[in-house]
Amino acid sequence: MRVSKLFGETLREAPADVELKSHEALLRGGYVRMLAAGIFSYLPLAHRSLKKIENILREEMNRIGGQELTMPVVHPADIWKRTGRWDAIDEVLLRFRDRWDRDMALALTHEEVVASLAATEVKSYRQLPCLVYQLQTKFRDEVRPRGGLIRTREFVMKDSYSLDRDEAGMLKQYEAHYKAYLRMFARAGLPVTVVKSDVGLMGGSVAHEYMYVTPIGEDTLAICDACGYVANAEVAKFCAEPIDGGTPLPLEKVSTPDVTSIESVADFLGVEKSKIAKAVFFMAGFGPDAPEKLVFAIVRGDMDVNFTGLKNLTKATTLRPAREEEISAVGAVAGFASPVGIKKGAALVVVDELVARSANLVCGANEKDFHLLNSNCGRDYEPDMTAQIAIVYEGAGCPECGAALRVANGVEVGNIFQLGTKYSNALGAQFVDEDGEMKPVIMGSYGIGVGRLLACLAEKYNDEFGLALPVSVAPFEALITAVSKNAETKALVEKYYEALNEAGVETLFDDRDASPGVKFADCDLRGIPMRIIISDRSIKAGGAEFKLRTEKESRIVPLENLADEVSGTLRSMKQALLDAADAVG
RNA sequence: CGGAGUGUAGCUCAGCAUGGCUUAGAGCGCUGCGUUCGGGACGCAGAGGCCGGAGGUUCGAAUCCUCUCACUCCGACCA
Repeated sequence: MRVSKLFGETLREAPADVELKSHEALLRGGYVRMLAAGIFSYLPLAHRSLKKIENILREEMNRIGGQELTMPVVHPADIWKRTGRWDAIDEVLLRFRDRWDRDMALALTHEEVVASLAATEVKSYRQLPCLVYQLQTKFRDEVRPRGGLIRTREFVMKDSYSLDRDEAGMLKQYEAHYKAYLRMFARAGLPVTVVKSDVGLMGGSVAHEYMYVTPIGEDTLAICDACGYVANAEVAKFCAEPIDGGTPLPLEKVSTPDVTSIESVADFLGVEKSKIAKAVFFMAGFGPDAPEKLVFAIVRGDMDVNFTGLKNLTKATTLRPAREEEISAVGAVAGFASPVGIKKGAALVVVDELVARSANLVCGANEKDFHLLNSNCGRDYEPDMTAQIAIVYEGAGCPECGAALRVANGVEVGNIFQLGTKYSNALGAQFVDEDGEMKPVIMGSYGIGVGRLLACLAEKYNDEFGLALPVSVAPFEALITAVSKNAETKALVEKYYEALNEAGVETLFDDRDASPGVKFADCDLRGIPMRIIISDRSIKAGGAEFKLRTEKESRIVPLENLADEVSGTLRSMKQALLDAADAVG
């Protein structure tokens, strides 16, 4: 490919509102352009990188027996209604009506379609196990797209679905994915951490997420460096000692004028934040026909509520922060609220187990400007549920070994779910087993965001000059150009451009009549792993100048060896990534 | 959805508080010619904008008012 013909310009300056290095690097390198919030065009360079990533995913999927297929992006509402997700998923499922006024949706995942396919295609246990996958566009109407390429609304996903006759078979395919994913990320050059995760809108039982650990990540992880325990904060357990408040003392009402925040209560009364029972309010929904219910969550004043954990615990289909009038409707007073004196059944009182085990905590009096001292769970109020609903925090005890947990951020680049029979039951995916009985297909679902993977790579592999992607995913492997006005030298570059192509090296030829500085800068911005310059100076020195994007120094390679040298170096760079893959899976 | 902010040339931005100094500007990029040629060169000439959109106020609006659209950021867990 000649640079003069390449569609997509490099940018001298990045647009002002770009925050992330990955976004800036991809924009400046001429990889992507934004069309609308969270909706991007992928220019030829990005397209090539994405195809390379896709091929890695394809090879690894095929390696574990996957068969590629393509499923539709536009779905009739019916299949989503049958699994209950039409109602369970609110805003992220983009809905519309077709010309016959029928409800339709844009695919945000494909469990429903796979299950309906399985319903017609899988009849006998002889057809199982089975593994299908696709590389295809998803649309998720995110409440708030942000972070450039990290969270987009439209994106390509590698999604695979395992079909099995029993649990053991599904576990085997789950394991296979677990390893295949490690291989994929290793081949792409992205370090990942596997964490236990919430099953979220997929349902099912067990799930893992593949996280690229980075401060810009939107997910929070709890990591134990001592024993290796890692979990998404949404599901992370931890141990902490209850506050020893001594023997229960009588309740005492104290005046706390205008003291509404935990901070100010602690200051005003001169107590630790940990000795205050903090009330947080949510409205929980339980399906389209049931009324929303106020959830009264109580955690220690120095801790926060685990939103996802609370949602799962209460089995709510939706959970949102409550408004002030919804709080006062049950007799609580925002700013001075507690479950003490709240009518039984008016709200769902969920108490964190640490609060339940701690004596004599400060809480609100449900009366403006008053708090209560010495509240005791069980004596002064009766919880509807008691569980760990506080979210993990830096330094909390590891649930496995007790050492202090570390909290870090991560970007979820892949996930694997053990689904079970939720979708097969809803859509009638049954088969006749060896014993002659009809049984539901056991499913698993596995996803990797292709664009997000590229974004994470761009986030990891960039420097002040632009991108520096690994060879396995870089759009081109080498760039060749002349630094000379000498026609003979220029002709030589043409010749060796051809030679590199013939040697199978994906070469970009900067044939522009631009100044060297411009060519160097563009080559760096585009993140081409190898740069080959032929100049009068290099010829005098004995050949072409050869430099890796990741290194400062260049060296001279004799022209007659150029193609061999380049493809040899390339081969060993690629092999290193394959070796890394073999090492992990 | 709540809050804050930004929309002027392909990109980065000035001009807007105090309407008329503008026939709407600068730098970069782009086109042509010439000079240059190892880390975003230089000179000359040129093209390029309904000042996001719609209404309004006014003799006069990029500038003031109203509405609208788009984008960015923060929040959507504070008793």
